[in-house]
Amino acid sequence: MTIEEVIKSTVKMDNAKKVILNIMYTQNVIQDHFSELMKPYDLSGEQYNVLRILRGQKGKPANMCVIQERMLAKTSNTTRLVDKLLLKDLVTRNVCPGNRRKIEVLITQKGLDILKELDPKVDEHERLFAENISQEELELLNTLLEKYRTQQN
Amino acid sequence: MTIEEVIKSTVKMDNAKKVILNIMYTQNVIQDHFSELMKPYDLSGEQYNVLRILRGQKGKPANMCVIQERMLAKTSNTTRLVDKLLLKDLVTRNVCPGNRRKIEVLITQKGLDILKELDPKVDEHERLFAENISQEELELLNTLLEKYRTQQN
DNA sequence: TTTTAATAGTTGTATATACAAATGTCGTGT
DNA sequence: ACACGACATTTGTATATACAACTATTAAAA
Repeated sequence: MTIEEVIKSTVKMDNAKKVILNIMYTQNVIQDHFSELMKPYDLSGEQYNVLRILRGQKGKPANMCVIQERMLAKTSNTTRLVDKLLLKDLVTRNVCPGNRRKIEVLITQKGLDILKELDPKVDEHERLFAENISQEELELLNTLLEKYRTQQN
Repeated sequence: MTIEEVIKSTVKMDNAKKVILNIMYTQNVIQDHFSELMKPYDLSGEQYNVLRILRGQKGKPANMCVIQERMLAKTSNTTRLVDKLLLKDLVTRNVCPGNRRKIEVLITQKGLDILKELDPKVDEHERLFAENISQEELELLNTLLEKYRTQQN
């Protein structure tokens, strides 16, 4: 389905506009699918993302600003995201002894267990979209998106 | 900047995962930039989108479900979006005489004027991202994204 | 004609996000 | 030691979004 068909556009759009709409729409489709995946686990996409970042720390605690800078949507409110995870016992939160301004966030065993359970489903989610397209095309897509993001000024 | 650099990933990711993250992140960058553009006009991206759809109707009124189906994020609440636009006198809203379940939404002159003022800025926004990349690559990007979305089942 | 089902839109409520202001802590210079 | 700016995080508030329940209207069936 082309992007024109998706938004039932009647007028002809130039490539630059189509690419923007295509990226926005594709992200939407991916996100909807991912949310469905997370629903049974009562996790939002962002909450999953935080857990994933914490696991990536391999036991080393992460403070809030480290979490923040590794997230895709730089804007969201890390404190309250971690609050939610804390309520579900998926993370711990402690004041950093060395620097009391900082907070040390760690994933719990329960958090690791949930991630482990989710891993194959997330892989499957990623594979599902990539199914119809070759490895070379995937690489090309990555290259093009990165080039696209690189603005001249 | 590659997607690995963006999220400061240490581990190697496969292409399928990279593409997903790349699309999510690119959409974020685009959206942030677009929101900045709209801010002086006190419009959200979605509100702009509704106005654009209404202009596309060329004087023909659109009912709620028509607006809904032409929007990228199918999930949002059209009633309240139109409420916001109504408060700013950018649209009118009337019960459809032929079928009183339906609502006819029309863009006002004021709405058209704002869109007209925004047109060059939106074009510029679209061009900005496309600046670094050739027409052929843009077309390829569109093709690949559409192929990517097409899942096997 | 009454009942039932389908359609179109609205509203309630809970949750999420955005952004600015506030709080607490640390490092540096005087 | 004290003042001051920088840093890390939290909180307040307004707005947005998600989803289900609800209302009103129309179309179809009995």
